[in-house]
Amino acid sequence: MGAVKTKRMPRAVREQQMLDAAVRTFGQRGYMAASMDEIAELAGVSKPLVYLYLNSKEDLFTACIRREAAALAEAVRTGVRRELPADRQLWDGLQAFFAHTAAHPDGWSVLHIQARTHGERFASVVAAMREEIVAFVTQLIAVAAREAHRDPDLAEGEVAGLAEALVGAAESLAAWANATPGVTAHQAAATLMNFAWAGLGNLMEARPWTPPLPDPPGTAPTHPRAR
Amino acid sequence: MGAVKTKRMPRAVREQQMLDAAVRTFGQRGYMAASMDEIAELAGVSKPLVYLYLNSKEDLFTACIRREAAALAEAVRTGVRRELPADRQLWDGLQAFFAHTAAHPDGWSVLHIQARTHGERFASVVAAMREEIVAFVTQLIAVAAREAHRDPDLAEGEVAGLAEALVGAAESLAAWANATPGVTAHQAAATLMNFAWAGLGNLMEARPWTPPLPDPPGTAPTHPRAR
Amino acid sequence: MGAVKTKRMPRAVREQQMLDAAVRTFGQRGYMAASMDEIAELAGVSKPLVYLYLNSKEDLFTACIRREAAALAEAVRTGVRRELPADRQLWDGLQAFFAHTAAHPDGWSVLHIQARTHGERFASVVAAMREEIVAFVTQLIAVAAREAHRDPDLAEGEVAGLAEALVGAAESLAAWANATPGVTAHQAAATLMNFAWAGLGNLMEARPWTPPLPDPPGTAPTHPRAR
Amino acid sequence: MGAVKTKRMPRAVREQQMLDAAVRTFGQRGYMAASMDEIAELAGVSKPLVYLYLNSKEDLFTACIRREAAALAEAVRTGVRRELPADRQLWDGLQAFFAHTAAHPDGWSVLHIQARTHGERFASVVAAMREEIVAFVTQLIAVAAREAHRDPDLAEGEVAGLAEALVGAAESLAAWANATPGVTAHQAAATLMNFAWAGLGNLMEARPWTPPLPDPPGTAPTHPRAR
DNA sequence: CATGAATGAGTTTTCATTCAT
DNA sequence: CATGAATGAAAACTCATTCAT
Repeated sequence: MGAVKTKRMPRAVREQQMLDAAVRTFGQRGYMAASMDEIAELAGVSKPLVYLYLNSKEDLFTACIRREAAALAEAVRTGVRRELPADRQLWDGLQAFFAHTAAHPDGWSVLHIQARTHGERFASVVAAMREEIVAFVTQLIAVAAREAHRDPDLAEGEVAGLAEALVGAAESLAAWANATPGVTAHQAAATLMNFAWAGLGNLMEARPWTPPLPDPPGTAPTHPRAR
Repeated sequence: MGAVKTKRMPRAVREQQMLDAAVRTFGQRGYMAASMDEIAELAGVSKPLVYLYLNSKEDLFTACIRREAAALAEAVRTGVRRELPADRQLWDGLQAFFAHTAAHPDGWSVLHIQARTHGERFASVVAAMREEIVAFVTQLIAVAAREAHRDPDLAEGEVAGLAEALVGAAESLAAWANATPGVTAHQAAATLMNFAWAGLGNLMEARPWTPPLPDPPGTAPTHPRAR
Repeated sequence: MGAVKTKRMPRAVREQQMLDAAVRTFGQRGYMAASMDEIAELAGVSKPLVYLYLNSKEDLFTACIRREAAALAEAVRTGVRRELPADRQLWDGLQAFFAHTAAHPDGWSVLHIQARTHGERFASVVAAMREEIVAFVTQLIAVAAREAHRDPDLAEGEVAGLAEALVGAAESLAAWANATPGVTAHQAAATLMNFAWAGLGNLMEARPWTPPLPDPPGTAPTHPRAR
Repeated sequence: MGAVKTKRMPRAVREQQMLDAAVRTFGQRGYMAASMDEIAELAGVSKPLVYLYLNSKEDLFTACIRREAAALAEAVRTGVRRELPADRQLWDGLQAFFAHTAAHPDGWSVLHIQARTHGERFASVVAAMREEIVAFVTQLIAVAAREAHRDPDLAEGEVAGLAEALVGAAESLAAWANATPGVTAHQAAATLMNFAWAGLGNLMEARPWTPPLPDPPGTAPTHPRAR
């Protein structure tokens, strides 16, 4: 079931195999329950080699977190184009986020659950990435507020709280979507967008937020909630 | 550091002390990293007594989850009066929720993180409590929609998704509020209420949802956002 | 399942209940695996009472051995009348032995297996009883040899070896009879008597040893192997 | 006191050392009382290595039983030559049996006492070997009966009972011989042979079974008790 | 480079045994 | 007398980690 046992691979490749195995094991078993034995076997290498390349369980875990955090941040960054309007950026970002977490559930588990529950040492790495995303969302909200030129004095702390809530909701939904069969990344993003942008008040008055046309213009728009 | 070493307590009392110590340890260290040794010491008793009363680490953990889940559900239930309007109920419930999780951060960690990541056996206990809360919120949203008599055909599944998102956001915010110094339960509840009820769209047009006046009995129920 | 919980029994009775429970538990679980908890519960008393009356697990076990050894020796002694001919005495003794071990399998297990495998301290108690039986058999053989006045110089050591072998065979057969459904004490005794007294050589020449008429003369003889 | 502490041995060798230590410890202390710590120390290795190679106490014990049973069966098998007359085969087999059990008292204790008193899982392994020996003896008796062409209708079940008794007596004598200083394997075998073959009845008439002359090759098979 | 061999330190769990009431 | 409350000591088992080859 592990990687095919091929001899003499370049170090970089071997390391990636190890990280793959580690992310999978940490994601499924949890940090404490994951054993170096299992990781080494899944990676198709001997345990001393894992130690030679990655020093210790802690370091290995840190490396996993770093790699997965970078990958997720990159995925979101790539999904967004800064020249588009704020709500469109948010929509694109959410889609990218849900798509990535759905595609890498073990990585997401490592970031969202494991890293946060085993000491500051690990949590801080994720916190950095999260900060980046929260800052991005914060700024989006601020821009949108300015564009709407109605309430330019929306308090800064309040915006931060909203961004935090939005990101938190997204994180929560990601776990929920991963655990609920039949929920796609698109649906998760639509639900949250509706929820966040329009607000329940508007929803109840039949004024939902409508997702913009998808990327390649000309494609039929996939309306999450067509009326 | 642990509880004062008092000898010969009745069983019920000792059991509570043990659960206190266990919740604290599980909450801070995580299920796997928490050792029975540490729990026993923190409880001020010997390990065999812990086993005599609570059988095994698994059973001890289950007992913690059950107790904390019951306490949280009870706190929310007590905070809400079913005769008030829907948004007021939601507001009260959120306040109770954030107040309780803030007052019992380790208990919250046990429920929110630990119980969900160590097997169905534990997760199901929390899931039951969560179900109760989601059902409550679902019904609140449905009632609110009916009261607004604008969109009575808001699909049932969609309401469930919204309730799920709202509860998820609340759960996330609780962790965030616990981890961020200076954020009170009141603030957390206000942020989420704004976010959820008014929607970011309204917020940006300076039409936020306003919290109702606090409790003075005899006051006619404050309908927060009359239109 | 344990004894009925009656309060205030005289000490002697309580002690017998405890020994009953202990013999049963030691016999079925083995000395090490038997727990004082289980014994106390089976006896229907609290653990401290067991300690009050019987001091320790070792002492309790010793008491069991003593009681069971005495009972077995007494049963055999009672079954034999010294005025009868040697082979009749042996036959009666064997029947008594097999009947008793079949009726008290746990006691027999305690004597035969448990006592011999947990230190000289215990083994010696059984050894004493065994010695008594071996001496009895030794003397029987010597008497029989003299009665047959053919080989009065049968070496003493040789007689001892034969007695030892006979007793050993009996012990072995007792375990076998207990474990084999459908084998009665009578059958076991007959098999051994045949084997020992007549010898395989005679058996093969159709000259088996024939059991004497049973005790109350006039009763139809139960011939184990009627021809 | 344990094996000389030599480092870095091939696995097969270390495993045998461990089994040696385990047989000794199990044989002397009993299964339950033997601790893995003691076994590891006696083997001159650390406990984890014992677990790495032999998985668990149960598995270790099973491995001991298997090894000792195979060795004993092999010893008896090797000691007997099937072309010789029946009583000679029995005599040779008994000698081999007593010699082996005397040379490996702990192994014999493991097979005879420990394995039979700690669950079917273990007993069945010994039972298989015992079956083999009982079958061998059963067949020897049947052959002898046929050779004596006097009582060809010796019932099959009866023969089985006799074989059982003979093997049981041998087992008992082995324990006795081990525990009694100055009793050699030869003597034990002679005692049993006398007992079993000639029968006490014959003995008392001064017609004992005589052991055949020892091995000198070329000698015509010594028919011990020509009539 | 790569690995089979090896372990110190810790885990959960159990048990015989004793007080204080 | 009788018992609920309590524990020291040790058991089986696991794991991250390191040599020697």
